[in-house]
Amino acid sequence: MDLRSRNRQATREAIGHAALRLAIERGPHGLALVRVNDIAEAAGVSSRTYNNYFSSRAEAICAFQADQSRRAGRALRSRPAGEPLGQAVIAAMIELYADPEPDRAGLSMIMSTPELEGEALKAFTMAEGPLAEAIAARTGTDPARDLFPAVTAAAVAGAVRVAGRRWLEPGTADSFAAVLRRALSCVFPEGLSGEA
Amino acid sequence: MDLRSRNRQATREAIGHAALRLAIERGPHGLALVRVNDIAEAAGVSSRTYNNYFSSRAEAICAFQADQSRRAGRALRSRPAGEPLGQAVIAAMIELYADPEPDRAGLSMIMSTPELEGEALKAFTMAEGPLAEAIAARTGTDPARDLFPAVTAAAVAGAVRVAGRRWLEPGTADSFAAVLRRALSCVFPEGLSGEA
DNA sequence: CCCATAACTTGCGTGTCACGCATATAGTGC
DNA sequence: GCACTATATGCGTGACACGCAAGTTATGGG
Repeated sequence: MDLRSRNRQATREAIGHAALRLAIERGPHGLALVRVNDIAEAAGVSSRTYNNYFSSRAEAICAFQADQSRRAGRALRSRPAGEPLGQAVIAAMIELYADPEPDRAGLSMIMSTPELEGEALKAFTMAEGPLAEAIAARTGTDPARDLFPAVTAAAVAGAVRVAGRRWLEPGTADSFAAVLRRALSCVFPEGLSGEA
Repeated sequence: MDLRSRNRQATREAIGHAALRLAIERGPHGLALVRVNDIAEAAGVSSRTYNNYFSSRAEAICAFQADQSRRAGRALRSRPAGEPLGQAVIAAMIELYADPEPDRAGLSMIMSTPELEGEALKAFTMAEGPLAEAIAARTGTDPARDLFPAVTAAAVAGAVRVAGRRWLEPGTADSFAAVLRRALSCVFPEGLSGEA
């Protein structure tokens, strides 16, 4: 990969990480106190450069979740071809959210701060496109004619989101993987393979 | 109801309507040209009052869809108690989106303008809470323990959103109700029997 | 190895926006 | 009718997103 591309990705992650870290520090109520300058300074770039990468604080804070969601399609495609759809999706999502185990503070910040709600939804929804394509490829349906892939992808993304919310509730002892499996089981009651 | 409450609701709708109308007029590409002053003036209030009702242009433009989503729970609750969940949900959503038939221009504006994406998702997602409660009440499950109501509500809201996107695609001759039924049938495969 | 070019960073200036505060007005309940 | 509360409006302010132009750093062909 280019040096340029790698640098670009690095600064993007640096800014995103700095934004989320500062947001967590100031707490959900002091979000307005997280100035653009603070983020840029913490990431070691000028505030103008920050705006070259993100067009709002919310976008920067939720960047990590957005990147994560973008990997959902690839995760599903990497499952064995013979596996039934439901099992494949569940395994793929658990795998996706296993390596960087979700950070309670970070997830709580982006999921339960009103000002970030829109951007957080955008971030989770970014999984739908790639997921729908992967589902269509796996079930042999045509996403341009059939609604099944898109609707299922939306249901899966929604289940992930609901699982996150539930996992954040106080008094939840289960691992995120366990909650995720339970949530996705509601979408795939057992082995619902592809159909119209 | 109070005179106050009615006035409040009226100005809220006036502002929202004006915002959406102006956005449609200027087109998706000239959204930045829709100034807050224009919206306020078109609604017959001061720009300061506009900000008492909405805290961003996007919120004002998507207000109608948000209000619509808030009615989803009530729509489901008004279905006969004996009806199977899938049929009840499908009938409720078709009914909800039947009276004020979706406006192609308006829906297209809020669903396919990048700057509005986050707020549009927020608007559609507003249906989930009430829907989950109604589903829990209908299925006798406890939403505090069971994930089924919340996950199903998210799936339904997602299906509605996907149906809207599909319905907006050029060359779609079907009525919105037809697309909606097909989309929701993916969430409730068992309820395919013809009805209402 | 070097240079022309493209990509990226940065500082500055600008128009807009969201909101706090103070004041005037209109609706409500006793 | 009167005190009280909710709402509307004007003004002022701090922050923000972005266009523009200059300086700096990679890239690829000769």
